Amino acid sequence: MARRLNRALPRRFYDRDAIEVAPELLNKVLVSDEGDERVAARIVEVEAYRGLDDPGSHSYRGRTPRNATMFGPPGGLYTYFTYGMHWCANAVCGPGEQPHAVLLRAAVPLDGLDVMRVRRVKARRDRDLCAGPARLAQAFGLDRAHDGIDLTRGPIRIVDDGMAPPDVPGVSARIGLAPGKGDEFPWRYYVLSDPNVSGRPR
DNA sequence: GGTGTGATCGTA
DNA sequence: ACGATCACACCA
Repeated sequence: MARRLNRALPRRFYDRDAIEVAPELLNKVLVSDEGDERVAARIVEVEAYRGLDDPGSHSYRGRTPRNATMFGPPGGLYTYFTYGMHWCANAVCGPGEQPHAVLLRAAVPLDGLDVMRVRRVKARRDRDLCAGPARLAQAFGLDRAHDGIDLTRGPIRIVDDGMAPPDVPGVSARIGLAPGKGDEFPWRYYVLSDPNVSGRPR
């Protein structure tokens, strides 16, 4: 299906508090032109992670080798390895030097589903291809090699194809945080009633 | 539909 | 020692 997926969101889009950016990323499209075939999916679930004031954020305790990308320019892609087996992907935000980021948690597959299925052999249904942060990263082939790349330019980008974010997104606590580690903040945003949205809030 | 649990290893 | 998770088993 023909789509206008070439114009990446500009750096100024990302150069704001992650809490502002996160809900606006809903219904935007993540695109990869790395391989022979385009892979694209519509973002339907995200979480905002802030800086020194957010105990749930990787940047809470300051800069380390792992989280260095969060301290870099807005519009960067921050990938990290977790649970000894999974990669997850974030869009680095601001404002300015603030080490904020938005975790990309789930998306609706649009293009390149055959490529996604090869990377995610365990996905039984198409709705399982990108339903979860590690699943989404795997479907797009994102890993260590992509940490720090620029989403505002290059083969991997986020674009606005004309679909507005929802007027009223679903909002909940972020998933997977231990009690007292930022789980009290309602910084998960999702498209209501979308079957590709991942697990329930805890 | 739901809940419970093992896998697996870099990071601090 | 633990995680910004997943897949599968099992029960319903």
